[in-house]
This record gives sequence, structure tokens and C-alpha cells, in this order.
Amino acid sequence: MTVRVRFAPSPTGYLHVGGARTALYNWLFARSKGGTFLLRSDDTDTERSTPRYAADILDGLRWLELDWDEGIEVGGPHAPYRQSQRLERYRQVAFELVAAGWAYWSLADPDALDRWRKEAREQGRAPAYDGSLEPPPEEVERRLAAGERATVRFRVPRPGRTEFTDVVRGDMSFEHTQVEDFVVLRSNGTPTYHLASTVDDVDFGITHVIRGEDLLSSTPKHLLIARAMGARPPIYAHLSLLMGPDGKKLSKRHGDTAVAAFRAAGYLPEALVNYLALLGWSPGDEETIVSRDEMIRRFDLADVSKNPAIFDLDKLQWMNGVYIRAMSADEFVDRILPWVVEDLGREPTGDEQRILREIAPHVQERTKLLAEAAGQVRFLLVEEVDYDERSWSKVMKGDAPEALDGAISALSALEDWTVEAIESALRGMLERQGLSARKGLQPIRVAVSGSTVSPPLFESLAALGRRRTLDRLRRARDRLTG
RNA sequence: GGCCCCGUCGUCUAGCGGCCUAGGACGCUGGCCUCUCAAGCCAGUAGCGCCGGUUCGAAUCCGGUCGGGGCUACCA
Repeated sequence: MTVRVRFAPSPTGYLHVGGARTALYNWLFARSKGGTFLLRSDDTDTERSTPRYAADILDGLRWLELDWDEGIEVGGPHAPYRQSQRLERYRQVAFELVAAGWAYWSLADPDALDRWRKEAREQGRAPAYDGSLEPPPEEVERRLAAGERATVRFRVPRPGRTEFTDVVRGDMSFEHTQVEDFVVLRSNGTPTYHLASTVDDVDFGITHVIRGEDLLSSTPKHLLIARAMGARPPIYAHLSLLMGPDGKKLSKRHGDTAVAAFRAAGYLPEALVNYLALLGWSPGDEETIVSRDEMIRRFDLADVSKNPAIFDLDKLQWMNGVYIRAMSADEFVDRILPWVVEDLGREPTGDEQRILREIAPHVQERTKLLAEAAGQVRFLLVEEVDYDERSWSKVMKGDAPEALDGAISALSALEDWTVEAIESALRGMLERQGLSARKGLQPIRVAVSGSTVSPPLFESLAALGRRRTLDRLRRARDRLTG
């Protein structure tokens, strides 16, 4: 049997990291089994679905390089892959279900239903509607004939129970007294999630449904529908949910959880993928940095953790740094360029790009987020620096004038403007002035970079060039005198 | 309230009855390195929720309890 899995987001919100993880696990499973990964859009909620979110989801998946073999925008034998374009099919199935006695037209009064559920709850019973509020058949027929709108509800067999084996959770059993006669077709003729999703899974030949644990207790409904359709239901695997630092389900109040937000902040897709993969799955050994190929080779649903996982930004950030350091300097420059352009307000010149490449290795190892790098290299690309006032007042005192003067004269006399020459000139200066490197170099750093924190000084000066270095040293010296 | 899921360092996890004096990673602390900040290296910190049971032996099996989470819609 060839594995067929799907990621089926509802475009009622942007792609968030939880959804991305679900997509990733589906993708990994498909790739590790040589199966098909399919993308469809569960957009039956026309009220809340928007094209903007739909586009964001596709962007996010592409950015993460979770390519799909079949589905939205790539097509396939079961097209279309948007539920909003398959409405007739769901209606048809709903009618067939009614005709076969698996479902019925429901005219239960909504208010009465509310009261019924409330009472059930108060009496400690399951608030699962069992059809007892329906009018007699003759009345239903009459009102339907008169054009009254009704929902279609699935007739859950009671007594009874649904049992299944979840690949990550093991044997499950749900008593049907706990499962209500759920709506499959709304009174406006559109299908509910349960119907549309299950029909698609059946029609598209989905073999494994890998999704969030929030759908675990809906699984009996899906099994019931699939079996009523005469199909062999897919195998289910429910992933634990992602939590915020407070242990609650990850949501907006934990900050921006959108994949697009991570992208904008300068996270690398490969780092996010690596982190997400290990959030609920372990290759079994002590590896933390796992390549995509390695993941595919070793991924197994049986190794997926049942525990809910708290999203740890610190660890993601660390991992991002690991991936950044692993890049070549050229690649690093290419990847920070968009942020540099934004920061500068213009495209760097060829000369400036050369400077960037020169300093890249040194910036790279201090960068955790690509977005930060722009700020670290800015002083190399602008004509004049703005001093960070805290840095200034911290170091521009004591021996600072001597250090600056010494640097100006030592560097003016320099023949070769190279890292080595600059270093030996400045170290010679330190010795003459009797200054420690720690104390003597900081004023120079602030004068040139504007801050007490910068890439290594000698390399920075070499990249900056003689003219700008000396200009800045003199300007700082003047400012110091007042 | 009902049903369901889950419970190993603060966090992600390894562990499938003796290999556990519970391993790794992030974080945190200290040290080394050092021109700042990082990175790197070294060391340290900290955990089997609790109570019973099974067993020669339990983090591992069973029961209970407590705690956390999910679902309980004509949302998905």
C-alpha cells in the first residue's frame, strides 16, 4: 500500500508553528515511506476563510520547503483540492447517508437543544444530543415539504462504541453515548468539517491522517462517516499540541506564532524545521542537529512523543545560530542582504558588498537572527556613525583621549592597511601608552563603530578603510574635548 | 460537569523490569580563552508528581490519586 497523507489547513488564520509542525510530520512520513504528500484546503467555513490566509499558508510551506506532490496549485487526479469547490459532492454524500438511514433531517429547535444539553450537563450526563428532540416523521416531512431549512445529522448508533488504534496513542475506545448525533450538513446546505474532511480523505485515498490531538475526540465521528460510506477508513495518528511557556495551548497571546513572523525575524527555515521536528519526535540518539535527509531516513510515527510540548524560543534561537554559523560567508551575506537593504534604505554598492564579505565571518558567529546582522554591520556602510550614548559615556573617560590620540598617530603612519598591520600598530600604541588592551581599545571601538559591542576591532578597521577610520577617530576626539 | 489524552531536570527529550550513582540538548551558574560581544572548550546546577501494589529487583508493569491539556457548536 502506498502511503498517502495530507495537510489540510483551514485558511481562517495564518500558518502558525503548530500547523507547520503538523505539515512537517506529514511530509516526513510521506518522504520516509516514499509516499505522496498532498495539500488541500479545508475552507468550508466561508465566513472566516480568506485568500490572504490561504496565500500565507502556501508561502510558509514553500519557505519551509515542505513540497507537496498533489493538491492545491500543483493539481492531481482528484482536483479540485479546495473544499469550497466540492460542495456538491458533500451534499450528495449527505443525501446518500440520509437515504441509507445513516443520517436524518434534523429540525430540533436550537433553544430546546441548548436546554437539553445544559440539563444533561447538570445531571452529570454527557451533553451529547441523541436525536430525542426531533419532531415525529410526518411533521418532519411536512415541514421539509413546506420548504423549511433543516440540518442533516448523523445517526450515531446507540448503544455502541467506536474503537480504533491510533499510531501514536495506541488503542482508543469511545462510548457512543458520548458522541452526539452531529451535524454533517448545515441548514444552508454547506458541509461541516467532519463531513467534508472525511469525504475528502476517503475520495482522495488518504491512508494516514496525521493531525493535532484536538481532533482526537472527533475521530469516532470520522470513522462513522467513512464506514457509512462503505470505505476502509484511514489510519489515524494524533500529535500532541504545542504549548506556550505557560503550559497553555500555543496562541496569539504567547506572541506572534506565525511562521511568517519567524521568517521576518531572521530565522532560517532549516533551523525552524530542525527545531519543530525535534519538538515531539526524537531520532533516538543524542543528536540535536539533524539534517533533512537524516530526518527522512529516521522518521517514524512510532517514535513520536505523546507529551504536549512547550515551544522554547531560547532553544530555537540557539539552533538558528548553529545553522547561521554553518553557512559559508558568501551565503551569509546573501541571506542578510534583504535586512541590510531595509536598514540602509538602499542597495549596497559593489564596494560595500566587498566589505560585507570581508567582515561576514566575524559577524556570522555572533548572529542568532539574520535580522540582527544588519545592525551589526551598519557602521561599515554609513559615512558617519551615531554614537550609542550609553557606550560613549561608559568608555570616553580616563585614558580615552590618550588612546584616541595614540590610535590616530599610529594609524596615520601605517603603510599597509591590513588587519595584521593595524593590530601591531595599535598594540604598539597600547604599550607606549601603558594601556591594557581592554581599556585602550574600547574608546577606539566606540569612536569607530558607535558602540561598545562590535565585530573584532582590527578586522573592523581593516574593512572600514583608512579614511573613514581616521575621520571617525578625529571626530570622536573632537567631541571628547567638547 | 461528562468523555478522552498526557505526566523523566525550568524546557525538549533518551530510557521499553536489572546496563540508571537516570544520559543528551537548550537555559542558568562558574572557569578557561579573549580587543568588546559572541563563538568555542571545561565544570557545575537541576528531574522519574504522589500513594499503594506486582516483582529478588520498577523511571520502566498494574491500580488509585493529584496535576496539566483537549473535546464537549449549524468552528475547524
